[in-house]
Amino acid sequence: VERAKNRWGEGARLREEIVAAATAMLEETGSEDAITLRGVARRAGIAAPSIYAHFPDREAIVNTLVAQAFTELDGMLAAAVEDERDPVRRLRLLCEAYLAFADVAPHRYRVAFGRHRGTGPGSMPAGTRLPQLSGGQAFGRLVEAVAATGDRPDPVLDATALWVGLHGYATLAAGVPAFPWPDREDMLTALLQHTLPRGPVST
Amino acid sequence: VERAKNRWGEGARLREEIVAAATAMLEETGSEDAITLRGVARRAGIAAPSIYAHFPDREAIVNTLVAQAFTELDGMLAAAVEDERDPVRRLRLLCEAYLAFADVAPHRYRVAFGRHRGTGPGSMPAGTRLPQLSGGQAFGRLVEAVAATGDRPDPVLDATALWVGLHGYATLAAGVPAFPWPDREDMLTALLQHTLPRGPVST
DNA sequence: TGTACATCAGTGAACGCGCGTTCACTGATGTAC
DNA sequence: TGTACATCAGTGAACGCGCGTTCACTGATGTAC
Repeated sequence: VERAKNRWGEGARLREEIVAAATAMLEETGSEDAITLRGVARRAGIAAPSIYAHFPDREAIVNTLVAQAFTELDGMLAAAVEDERDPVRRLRLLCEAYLAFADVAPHRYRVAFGRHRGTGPGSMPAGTRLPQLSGGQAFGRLVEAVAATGDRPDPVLDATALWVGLHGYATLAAGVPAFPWPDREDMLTALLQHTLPRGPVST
Repeated sequence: VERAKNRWGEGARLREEIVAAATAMLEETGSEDAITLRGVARRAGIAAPSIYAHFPDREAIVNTLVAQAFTELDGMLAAAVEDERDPVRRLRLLCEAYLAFADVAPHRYRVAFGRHRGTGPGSMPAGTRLPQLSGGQAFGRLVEAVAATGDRPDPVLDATALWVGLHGYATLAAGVPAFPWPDREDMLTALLQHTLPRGPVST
């Protein structure tokens, strides 16, 4: 647990190290409450009070961690579809990237989407524009991808239905591995069912 | 915070009061970690050590609370469909009851389904039979209801897709109320889309 | 009917622990003159 | 070039708190004889 002091003007570097330590602790323990200020300090190799130069309190660390998770997710979604032009395949790639993020960082995913931001103080007002919501960017990508697959009466509704399905699968599969989950591909196909262009079905 | 001692032979009554106190605390605070042994004792109007006559440790209280939540959910599902014979309407009533439970007891719902029971000690082995899983009974009802709506190649897959959709919607709607959620009826219709008998669609 | 004893349903005080946060500080690196 | 001072990047000790758990106990209610 040795660590050299940062040079002059590089004090801000510790900020990143603090968030990284908090992220590592979350991903290893699986519990948001395991992110204690003292624990993060220990992990980062610094004294506990040193954190206060960078964050006003414990909560601010977690907030930063969550914001970073959303940014990372959005980046992964963007990267996943940048080389694909076919709308149907783009949509599927997007879904796969979404699930991949939840797979690689299950606890960050859960904490990011699972924190209750009810109607109390610090919560968004009811009329908040989507892009400003946490994860709003990622959802916007989903809506666009869904809309691109064909003429739909309500692409936002379809995207929402797809999103809740992806989210439910991601969280439940991580939390209840003993459940006899279908193949990921079959699951995705089933979730995308109602977003596919429908036509006559024989029977 | 006055409370009379239980009569002889009625000591077990305190057990229920403890679980009820824990449930109330969870539902009021929204945090699983707010269920502290001392807090539960205060709420129940007893001294902290009195709990040890009924539970070996703090965790056992939460386990009991979760088991109770699953039983309650299953009961609500059963009650919701008992007077309906039409398979399609039965399925929809089941979904509505499921969402109603998550609505009435959002935190109990989240804790019940959200606790990570990974592959560590105390977790179910991979081959566990469904009914033994927490919530397995409720899921079984869903599978039956889906299967009853028509001939399907894989009703379990369809039920799973529906379940993850319901779960995702229930948890996200509770956690992110600022999102522009569609009408619950529209949402449900969208989630049930791929379980409805498909036929030719005009376009 | 009395009385000694057993059981039941709890209590009060204490333990050690990790937590978030405050406080006054320290030593290295830069800047003014 | 020296030197006084400012700033930066942290530290060590201490605070009060609530926690889970253990311990020896108490008083009321029942049972044996």
